[in-house]
Amino acid sequence: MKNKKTTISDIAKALNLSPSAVSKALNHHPRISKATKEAVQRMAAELQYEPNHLAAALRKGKSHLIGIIVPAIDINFFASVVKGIESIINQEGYNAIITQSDDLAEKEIRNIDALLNTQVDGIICSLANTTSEYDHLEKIMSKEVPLVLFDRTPGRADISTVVIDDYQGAVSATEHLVEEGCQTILHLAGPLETLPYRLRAEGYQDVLKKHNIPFRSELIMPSGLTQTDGINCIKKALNLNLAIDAVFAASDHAALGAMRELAERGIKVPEEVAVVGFSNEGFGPFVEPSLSTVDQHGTQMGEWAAKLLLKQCENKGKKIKYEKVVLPTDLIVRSSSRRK
Amino acid sequence: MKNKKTTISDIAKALNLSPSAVSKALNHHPRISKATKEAVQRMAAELQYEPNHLAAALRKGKSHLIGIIVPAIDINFFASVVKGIESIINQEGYNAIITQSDDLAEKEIRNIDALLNTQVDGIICSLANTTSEYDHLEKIMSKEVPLVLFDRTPGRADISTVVIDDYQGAVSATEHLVEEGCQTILHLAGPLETLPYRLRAEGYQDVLKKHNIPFRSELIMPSGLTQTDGINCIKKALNLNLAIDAVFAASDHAALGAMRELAERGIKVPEEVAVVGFSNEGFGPFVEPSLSTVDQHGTQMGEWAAKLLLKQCENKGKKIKYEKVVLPTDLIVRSSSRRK
DNA sequence: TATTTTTGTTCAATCGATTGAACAGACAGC
DNA sequence: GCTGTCTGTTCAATCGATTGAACAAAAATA
Repeated sequence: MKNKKTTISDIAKALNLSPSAVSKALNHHPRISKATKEAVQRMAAELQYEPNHLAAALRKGKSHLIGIIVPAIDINFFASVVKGIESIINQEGYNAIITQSDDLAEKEIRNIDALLNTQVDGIICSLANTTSEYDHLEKIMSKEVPLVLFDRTPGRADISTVVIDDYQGAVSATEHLVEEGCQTILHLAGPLETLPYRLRAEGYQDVLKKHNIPFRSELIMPSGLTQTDGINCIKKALNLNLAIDAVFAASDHAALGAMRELAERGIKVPEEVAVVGFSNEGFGPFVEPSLSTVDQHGTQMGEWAAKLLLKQCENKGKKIKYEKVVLPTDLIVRSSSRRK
Repeated sequence: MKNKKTTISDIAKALNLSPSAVSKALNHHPRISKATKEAVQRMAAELQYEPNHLAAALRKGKSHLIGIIVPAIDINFFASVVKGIESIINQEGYNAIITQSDDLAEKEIRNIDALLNTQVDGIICSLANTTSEYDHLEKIMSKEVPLVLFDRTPGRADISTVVIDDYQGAVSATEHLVEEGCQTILHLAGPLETLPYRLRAEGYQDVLKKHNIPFRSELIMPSGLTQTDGINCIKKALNLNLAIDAVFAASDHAALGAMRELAERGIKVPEEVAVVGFSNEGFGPFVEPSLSTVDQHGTQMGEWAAKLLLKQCENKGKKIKYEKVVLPTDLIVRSSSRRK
């Protein structure tokens, strides 16, 4: 009458079978008779048997656990990605172990070790922005543990990645502003040494070129893209008398700062200056006027990352094929840029 | 020259020791000589040994995995709670397996089974709001797996829980409005059959009583607390000529709806009507005027939940002591209610 | 020197499930 | 009746680490 958990051998004993027969019955092994299978099922239910995944994982070398590393789970974008990942892997019977790097390379490394030791079947990761060396990624790969990176990725060919099409996102945003009749568009850019921000700036420039709008370098202002940065850039633009009629910011926070400063000066958005941001942060619909932006499809990104990873997991042993998925962005037009 | 992972016996073989000696050396067993310990460490490093937590977990009956169930990870509050939980359990060498119930009792049950089968050492859960039966919780408890509930809890004494002090939160919000000179405060309440909303309504009423402000039942409007509900309630209040000079909403979304509708009618916030919400949603600082609200301290709640859980984990075997933690709320005064 | 204690290590069982090989019985074909 | 194929089941090893008991050698005590 022990309170211990029921094991496979308890069922075996109760039915006068061998543990292996029970295991096979439970796993629908073809060589087990229907009668035995049914008896086992019944007895399992009766004894309230619950499989011990750990034991199976140890034996099979497959834990059905996926490790996830994000900079911070309470950033909406990453939470959406996690949601997407979960929805896919759950369907296939996997569970997610989530860890946070707090944007610290050092913690990222620790987390990877922890995940590896827990014998996860694969790892999905968005790099900390302090990460500059990739030894820890090499480690994952050398152990032949499937790896997929998303959003923040180093530019290398031997890792599967999922990113958004920053260039295209910038193109649609800028096109939209031009269509709304804007000609002097200020671009609040991110640090241009970082690929995504460079791509966004390029998209912006190419649209101007396409529409024969002369390019003026003073209209691209790189910054850290915080709300304060947005405010300062607008101040600068107004002081320089740039006569802008639109702002395309590479982040919603900078866009918001811009809107605040414009309002401060009594400049009407979108009538006098139209504004478009980037990332579709949660506050977009709530600000006044609601903020037009470029959506990054976090959930979808997570789903793709999970799919790529599971594909690698299933082809365990075979040579890994690296895939790059570039997701289209979505322009969300709200009040801050709608003039018509 | 196999690419296989190094195990404890590989180290043993290389040093002409037994696997058990190696295991003990690695675990700082007192009976192992210093010399051996050092040799083992060195060889472990050289062979790039990485422990297999699964194997240890199986043997020791302790996985160092904590299961978390939240309705949805992409709701900011739950993400913060998860962050808090992680910060505590990571310190103690645990990792978190996160699952989402999507607010479906059925999925909650499935997730619990999955977590139990994965042999988690404990479970932290916020119930789905469709959950009305508690058999699945009983199951966890009958297996003597530590369990802590937070935020959404059934009212029972035999489970440890962490919740916020809804009553106190409502009291501070209402007190604040009275201090700002408001006398006719509309309360946008949640469904009053749900405990937290009832407590908030009580806090509101008690403050009025304390200040000898006559209570008028038409000033309490229960709803689903969405933004639309907020809009509708204000419409109703204005149609009834209630002459309100403040709104205390039991959710930020409803508060936002209220502000929108007031703006629509040309009523100034906070000058004519002051507004306070509840929950401190992410958009609060970004709306115009920024929204005063009651903070629920998600991270802190997660930290407490984790602490309670770990305490139970450590006292494994002993009788579980159930604890209830009620966290204080924090009034955040922003522009929507500041008149002075 | 004999005896006890301490120290360092090995032995063997164990956690719970899985899996290929082995085996016995039923049945079919010739 | 002999050989061969199927079926249904058991055997035994295995995944990798842990742990109490056992044991030999060294050190301490008498």
